[in-house]
Amino acid sequence: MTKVVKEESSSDEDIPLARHSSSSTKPQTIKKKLDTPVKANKRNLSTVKKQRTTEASDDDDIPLARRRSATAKEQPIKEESSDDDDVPLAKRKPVVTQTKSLKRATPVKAESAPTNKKPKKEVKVEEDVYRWWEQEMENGAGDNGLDDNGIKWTQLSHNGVLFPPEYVPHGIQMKYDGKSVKLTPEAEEVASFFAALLESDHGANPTFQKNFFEDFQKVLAKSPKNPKMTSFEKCDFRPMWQKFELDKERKKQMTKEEKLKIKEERIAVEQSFIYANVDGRKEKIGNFRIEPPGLFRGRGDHPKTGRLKLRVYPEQITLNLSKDSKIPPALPGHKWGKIVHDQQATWLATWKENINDTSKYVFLSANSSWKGQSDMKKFDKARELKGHVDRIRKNYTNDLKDKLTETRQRATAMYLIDRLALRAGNEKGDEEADTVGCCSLRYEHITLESPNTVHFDFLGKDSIRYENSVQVETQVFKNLRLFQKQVGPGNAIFDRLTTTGLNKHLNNYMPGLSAKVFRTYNASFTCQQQLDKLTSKTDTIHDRILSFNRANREVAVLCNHQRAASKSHGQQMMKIADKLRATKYQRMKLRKQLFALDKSIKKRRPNLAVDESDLEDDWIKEYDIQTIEKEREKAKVKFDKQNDRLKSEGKAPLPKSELQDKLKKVDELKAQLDKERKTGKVEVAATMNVEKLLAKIEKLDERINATKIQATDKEENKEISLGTSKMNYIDPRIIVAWCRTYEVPMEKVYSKTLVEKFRWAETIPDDWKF
DNA sequence: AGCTAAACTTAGCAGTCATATA
DNA sequence: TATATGACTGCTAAGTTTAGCT
Repeated sequence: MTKVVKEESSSDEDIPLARHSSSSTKPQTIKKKLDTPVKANKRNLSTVKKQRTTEASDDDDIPLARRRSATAKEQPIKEESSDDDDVPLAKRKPVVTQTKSLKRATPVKAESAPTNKKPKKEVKVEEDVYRWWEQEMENGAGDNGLDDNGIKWTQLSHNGVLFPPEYVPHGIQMKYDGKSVKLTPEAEEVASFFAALLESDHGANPTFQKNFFEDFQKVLAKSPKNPKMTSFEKCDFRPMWQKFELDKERKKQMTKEEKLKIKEERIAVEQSFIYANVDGRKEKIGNFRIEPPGLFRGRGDHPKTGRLKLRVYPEQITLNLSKDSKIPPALPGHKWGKIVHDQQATWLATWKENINDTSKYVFLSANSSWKGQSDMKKFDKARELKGHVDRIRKNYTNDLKDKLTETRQRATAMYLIDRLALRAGNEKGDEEADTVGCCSLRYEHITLESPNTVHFDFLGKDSIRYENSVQVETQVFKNLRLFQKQVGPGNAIFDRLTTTGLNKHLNNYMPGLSAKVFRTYNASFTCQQQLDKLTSKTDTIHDRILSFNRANREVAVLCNHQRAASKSHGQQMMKIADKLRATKYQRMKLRKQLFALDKSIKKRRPNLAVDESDLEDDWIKEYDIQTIEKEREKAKVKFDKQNDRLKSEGKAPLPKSELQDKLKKVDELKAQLDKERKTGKVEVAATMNVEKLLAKIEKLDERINATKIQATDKEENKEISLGTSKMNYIDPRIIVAWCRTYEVPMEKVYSKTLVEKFRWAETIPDDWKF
């Protein structure tokens, strides 16, 4: 272990993070990411990741102490302001405030009908929003019958669920053993499911193929009209696949009107399913569409991937409604399985899927009051942990040395969950993909390197690979070594620990505390701390947003939220670099003109005397050549175009000499560029003066800066997914407060749906801190 | 105490939409 | 004007937690 000094280390150590090495530091430069994850591809591919190198050592020696001081520091600050945020929802008096915010984005343009330009934004009447967070809490204690007993509603009505249309056979035949075969509609549908995935990863996955084919054979056997198929290899789904490709193509070719019509029809069908009525309020439903039949697309190495997911009928569905509401119609000729009136539940409909026999639910959407309230509760709970975390850390640090193995395992796991933001890690069955979290880590998932480095390498949720090397406390290292030895290869490291047991223990510290709260807490804490550290009021708006993305990224790295880098990433980076050089080149020319006009300015404005970086002669030459080529091309194209037009108007074409003249001009330009390169001087246009040049240079500086930022951001982001942490882990109040402090519009950091989802967070005072 | 299942949150992928670019 | 890309959304799989049962 190397001890490496890091500038500003002390301010850094508060970070509870596993991997804060990746980004940060220099703004506006493309950082060489030597210490950044390098991944060939998303999952299961070998990756080289070196993390948490250096500065860790320092902080590992006394991590808790440091963190404690961090929390202690911040705590008092907010206690006051948060006052009302801490009041449990249960204590709030429900008041329906229907605020109608009429959003007129753009005035509708005069109805000049078939202009191809579509209206910029339709006038959107925002629905009545139940602003549950605007209630006053004059009720002292939990005297509000409705809340604390788990009752979620008194009145609930909705129109049920929307079923996918029945299958319409297309008649395109697949081949078996080289011959076209006729299938019953049911079999054709299943064959089509596979055909559609022919060129995807699923289609090439042997497990997927095997599971599909087994289920397909069963469907075939249901009717004697179907041929018998015994070998998947003899199946040729290509004709169907081709048909679907053609369909896609046709769909693309549809005119705007046709597309619009389809969209309108869809909306008309959805209409009655969009909202539920909850205690007199209109609330949006999230997923009222019943999942269509298809092939189960399990992630990673799922043993059941490819199995046939059956069509769902009303008979399998249970609806949750209040007794007084009318029961919506089921499909014609069908009946609902069951109607219940479960006031403790927030689901509107439920059914069992046939693959894993698990329940599916229809819930309200993310911006509904139920989801919003539970989201707020979640973040308040995470915030509450701040007040307990010191004690918890102290205790588990002590427990690391407990003589009871069970206790030591629990303490060690808590350390990992706290330090690395690992998931709890429930046990999984044979019928599921082999993935793990903290409690289910097995022998082979960690490698120990003396004196205290732990290398993690395992597949977590969604079979996303977690690869990380961390320096841990000596006692943690010792424990892990011992546990590993005790359990042996293939076995769970924490063999005496279950998630239930862990959570029970956690609950003793604080009601409602469970393993996942640590993830939320650490994510939000990190975000707050990084934002404070990275943003400055002197930054431009671009810089501020970059800082925001950095903070966001830090959290995403901590939580291991990944995405596949786009295939063209490298190319795109090169393109940006080129654009940057072109701008710099322009700037250089302006500077030269400036000096020609005013020699003294070099002295007065020494920063203007500095040459542009990485502008090499070879590059300039090449760039000039390309410029000339483009100009020639442009001249020709323009000439041809003009002639075409003249011809169609029955007029005489332009004389060839016209083109010659133009090309001559380009030649002159070439000569000028050549000369400029040779002499290093740039001719000054007659209309130019010092002021104009300075203004132009300033413009270019801005552009250069913006491009640099763009490049940095892109590079740092290429395989990290920011969305998941933004949506689920970062307390939106942190972001709201930051946006206000730094005068950044919320829309710059939240998409429209997220703005709506987190509306409740907008009521905080400006100085709110997590 | 351990197991199962219900209920709800979290997650990446895959389409769709919007916008920049050629 | 068409195409390519990236952003955003919808979808649904895959987690966590807790309650209830044996």
